[in-house]
Amino acid sequence: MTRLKPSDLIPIGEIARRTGLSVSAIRFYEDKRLIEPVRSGGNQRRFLRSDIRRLSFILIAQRLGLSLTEIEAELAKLPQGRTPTAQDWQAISAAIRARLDERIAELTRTRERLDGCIGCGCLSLTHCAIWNPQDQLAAEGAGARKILA
Amino acid sequence: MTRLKPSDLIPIGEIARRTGLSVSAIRFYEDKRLIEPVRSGGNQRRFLRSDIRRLSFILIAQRLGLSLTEIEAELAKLPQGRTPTAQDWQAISAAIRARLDERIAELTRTRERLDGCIGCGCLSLTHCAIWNPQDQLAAEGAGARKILA
DNA sequence: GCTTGACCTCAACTTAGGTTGAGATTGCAC
DNA sequence: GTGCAATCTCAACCTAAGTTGAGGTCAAGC
Repeated sequence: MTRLKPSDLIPIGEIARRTGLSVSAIRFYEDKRLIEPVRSGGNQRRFLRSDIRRLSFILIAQRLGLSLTEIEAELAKLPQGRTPTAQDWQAISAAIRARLDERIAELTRTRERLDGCIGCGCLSLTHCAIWNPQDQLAAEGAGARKILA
Repeated sequence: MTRLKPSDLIPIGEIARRTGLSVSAIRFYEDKRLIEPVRSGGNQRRFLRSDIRRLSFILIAQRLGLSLTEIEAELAKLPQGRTPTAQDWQAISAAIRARLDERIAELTRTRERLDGCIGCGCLSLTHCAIWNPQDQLAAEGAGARKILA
C-alpha cells in the first residue's frame, strides 16, 4: 500500500482551478456519483491527482455528446470503477465514435430530405418528406421532448 | 372581407387530432405566442384551418432542430406575422439548411479529432485534441450547459 | 333540465446540468 | 488565539418543452 502524503490530497478549489470546472459542478458530480473524493478530518473534500484525470474524462465525453448518465455507465464498465487509462479510453472512444457516426448520418438524412423539400412548401403533415420519415421519435414520459438536433 | 362560417372555427380537440399534438402542447404554444386562436362566446379556443398549417410548420421546424424561440423569430419575420406560405417556406428552409450544415460540420470535426485521439488516451485537458479546439463554448448564465451534441 | 364530454385556468411537477445564496465550519497564517 | 478565505450542507432557482391535476365552465344530446 502506498501511503498518502498530505500533499497528495487536493482541496476542491484547486481541483476547480486545474480542471476549469466550477466548485459547484464538482460537488454536483459527486452527488451523481461520478467521483468519490475522500474527506478530511473536518469533512472537507480531498481529491487525488487521478481525480483530475477522471474529471477530464467527464468533460471530454460530455463534449462528445454523452449525458452524465451515459458517462456514469461508461465509467461503471471499468473494473472496480477505476479511473480510465489509455487502454480503457480506446475501448470507450470506439463506442463513442459509433454514436457520433449515427448522429451525423441522422442529420445528413434530414438535410437530404430538406433539400428535396425546399420549394415544395407543402407544410402538410400527411405529405411532407421531412415530417414523415420512418424514424419517428417515440414520446417517452413527461418533461422536455427529445428533438432531432 | 370573407365572412367566417361557424364550421370554419375548429375546437382544440380536433386540432390536436389533426396535428398529432396534445391539447396541452397547443395551449403551451399559444402561451408562447406561436399561435393566436380566437375565442368562442364561452371563452373556448377556436382555430382556423390555417392554424393547422402554422402548427405543421412548428413541428417541422422543431424536427429540423430549431427551438421554439427560434421558430417564433422565424415566424415574426413574416409580414403581419402571417402563417408561412410556400414562398415563405423557401426562404425559411434555406436559412435552416445553413444551420444544419453548420451542425454537421461541427460534428464531423469532432469525429476527426476523436479519430486522431483514439489510442492516445492522454485525457489531459492541456493536450487533448478533442478538448482543445478553438471553438470553445462560452458559458452563458445559469442552468443547463449547452453541449456539442 | 340534466348529464356527459370537451373545454377552461392556474399551479406544480418533470429531466438535465448545473448555479446561487444562507448560515455554519474549517484550516491556515500571523 | 484571532482573522479571513475556503469549505461545508441544504434548499431554492434557472431553461426547455411540455405534462398532470384540481376545480370550475361550456355545449350538445336526450
